[in-house]
Amino acid sequence: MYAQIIIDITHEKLDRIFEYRVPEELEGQLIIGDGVIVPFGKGNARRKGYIVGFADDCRYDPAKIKEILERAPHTMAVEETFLSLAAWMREHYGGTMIQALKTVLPIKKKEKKKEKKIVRRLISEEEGKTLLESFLRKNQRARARLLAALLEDEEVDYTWITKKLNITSPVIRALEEKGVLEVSAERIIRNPVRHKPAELKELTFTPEQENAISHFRKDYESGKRGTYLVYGVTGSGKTEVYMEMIRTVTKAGKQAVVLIPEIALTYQTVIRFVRNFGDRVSIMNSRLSKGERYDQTERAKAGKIDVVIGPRSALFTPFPDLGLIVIDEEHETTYKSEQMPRYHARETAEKLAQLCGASVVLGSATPSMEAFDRCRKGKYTLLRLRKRAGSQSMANVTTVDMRKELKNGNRSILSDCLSQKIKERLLKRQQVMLFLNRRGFAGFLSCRSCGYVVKCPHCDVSLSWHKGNRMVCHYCGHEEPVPTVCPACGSRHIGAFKAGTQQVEDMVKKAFPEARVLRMDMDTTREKEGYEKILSSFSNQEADILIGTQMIVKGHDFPNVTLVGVLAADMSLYTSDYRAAERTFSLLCQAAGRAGRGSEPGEAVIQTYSPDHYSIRAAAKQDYETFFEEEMRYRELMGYPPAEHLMAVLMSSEDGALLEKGGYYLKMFTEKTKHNDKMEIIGPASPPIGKIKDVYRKVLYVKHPDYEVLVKTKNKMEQYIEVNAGFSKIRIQFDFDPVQSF
DNA sequence: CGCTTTCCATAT
DNA sequence: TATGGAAAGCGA
Repeated sequence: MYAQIIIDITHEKLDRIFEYRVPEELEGQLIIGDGVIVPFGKGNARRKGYIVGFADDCRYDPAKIKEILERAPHTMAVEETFLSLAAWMREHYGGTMIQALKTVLPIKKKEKKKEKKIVRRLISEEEGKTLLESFLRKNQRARARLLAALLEDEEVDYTWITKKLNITSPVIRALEEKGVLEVSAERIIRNPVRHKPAELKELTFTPEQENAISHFRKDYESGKRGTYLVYGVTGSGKTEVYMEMIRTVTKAGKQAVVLIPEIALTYQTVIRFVRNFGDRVSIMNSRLSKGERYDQTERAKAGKIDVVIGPRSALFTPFPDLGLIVIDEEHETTYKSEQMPRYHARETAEKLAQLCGASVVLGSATPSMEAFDRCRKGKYTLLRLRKRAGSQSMANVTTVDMRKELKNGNRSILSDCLSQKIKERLLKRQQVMLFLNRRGFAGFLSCRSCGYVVKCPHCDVSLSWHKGNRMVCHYCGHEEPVPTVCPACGSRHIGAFKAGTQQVEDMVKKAFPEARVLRMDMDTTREKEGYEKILSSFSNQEADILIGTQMIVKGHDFPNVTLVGVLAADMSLYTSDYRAAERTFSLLCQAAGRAGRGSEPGEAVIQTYSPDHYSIRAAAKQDYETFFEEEMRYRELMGYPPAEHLMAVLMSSEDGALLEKGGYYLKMFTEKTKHNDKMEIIGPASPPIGKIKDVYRKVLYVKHPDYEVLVKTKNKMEQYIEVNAGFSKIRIQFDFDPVQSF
């Protein structure tokens, strides 16, 4: 019996499986996920590893395989918790144990480059000059070069000396011993949060906030743990409520994790928390270097932090005694991982909370169907905030039927109504946001005579027209020049279709030449800090109109914005996935919520081709519950989550024919092992994008009311795939209750 | 030469 | 990451 063991995930080179023999006395006692001590390396140093699998035979030279020494002593409780969490994730979302461990365990420092060495001159300039002459006389050129550099600048960077001056460390050491210079290591960056807590204003809560806080507090202090949904309109003061709840927990000596969508993790958000919790708050985000992130996890483990704020992955902060997990903007799709294991932060948070006796607080103005459904079923506690905290009222929403505009002879992107209102704001020196739903519909190029669409040769998507006459693929980055004649029929009537943010910008500039226009999309935010730059310049009122996609409507307050225009509101409605209506509703509500966050009342204009669709009607009235009822009926009728559960099996391969066959066999197998007649198997179908980067894709859907049945089906499929060699060239990923269609 | 320091491949 | 062995550096 052999065990597959992963030694450490701290270094890429060790990030692979090592095989060890299982000693007889341990046989049958070990399970996947267990920690064991194994001899490792030349000196057979005792190191800790985790079992990720078992096998009867081995791939490595059996003569060289060593034996497991013992089971690792059950060390820290944190680690135990995260190991069982990883095992749970693997079971529920598929994939390998290594993948699960890698997402859950903190990656240690990859490079210890947090030490920056500096060389400092210790002797006076006079002494230096005489010494320099003596070096030159003795022809000690390396030393002379170094000293000359030090005479120019008292402090010089160590690596600069070795690289640019071509001086080796012994030379430096020699001079150091002579007392000519000093090498000092400057330890840099400890906590990325560098702000003192401001004196706390005496906060007054609205009765609704008060009620939510005390409900939670009463439960918590009496030892009751559970999941709460704070359902509050934009501006109702959810953050203050979270902070009071966190305070309850930290007072009890426990820690809290606050998850927010990465896009909303701004300076302002962090500042609000720092004001309350001082330097016991830490942030995690993708911009932190590995070293910084490592520092943060170490501080968390050592109990030096009470609160950590970050995106999905911050969930895995190794707190010694976690008390609360807050998930803000709970409906956001970024909480679902796009990598294996494709876990959902909400479900994983609940599991983690259960493992360490914590509570979970979800917050949203437009809760996910899942969360609200669970409130209805009594699994979550619903805490409502109906009123905005200040004196602000909700934005006044107008829906414009674009079909009528067209009939009236207006063929522009902007309706007469919206243009009129923009004009008014410009006169009043107020700001406007134009939200273009979805980046995907940037102008593609098509032939007017034969209908040919210019597509990416590697991916099954059309290329987008970009400024500078390039055609760009948004999936793989492929670029090619804009053709002047149709490649298919040779016609010269080939041109860009529809509009993206760039085109809207051009149009708006033409319509309102006096307005200062800013555009925010993938192109303008690509450079580092580009995102913050645009937002801060808009917030400093350096522009009148901000045009952008999704990213401009998420969580930023611009008090001077009194008008929000939604162009093509239904663009996200007719995508082929079952969450389209939910996403549309939530985007429209958020967009409308951006208007009127200051003293002036706000207004929103929604332009649509389907004004009668329930998601658009409900959004115009900002009526979540009506939307929920309607949408839930649809989900129940169709058997979509949360009414039932859906497992997507995404198969991909370079070999299209092989994929076809594999998909067919997998479906046959699933049909045969079908749990009961409640199970429905759909596909294998070609996803909307059938090919990405020359890899073909197929997807098989399995539907069943019981999640656990799907998990069992997944396990059977995994086994089947493992034993059938035909699948070795097909990559298979599982996705439970997908948030994104394939 | 003999000692120390740095480099680098390797781990089941 | 941690380690041992090889290679290079150093003073004489």
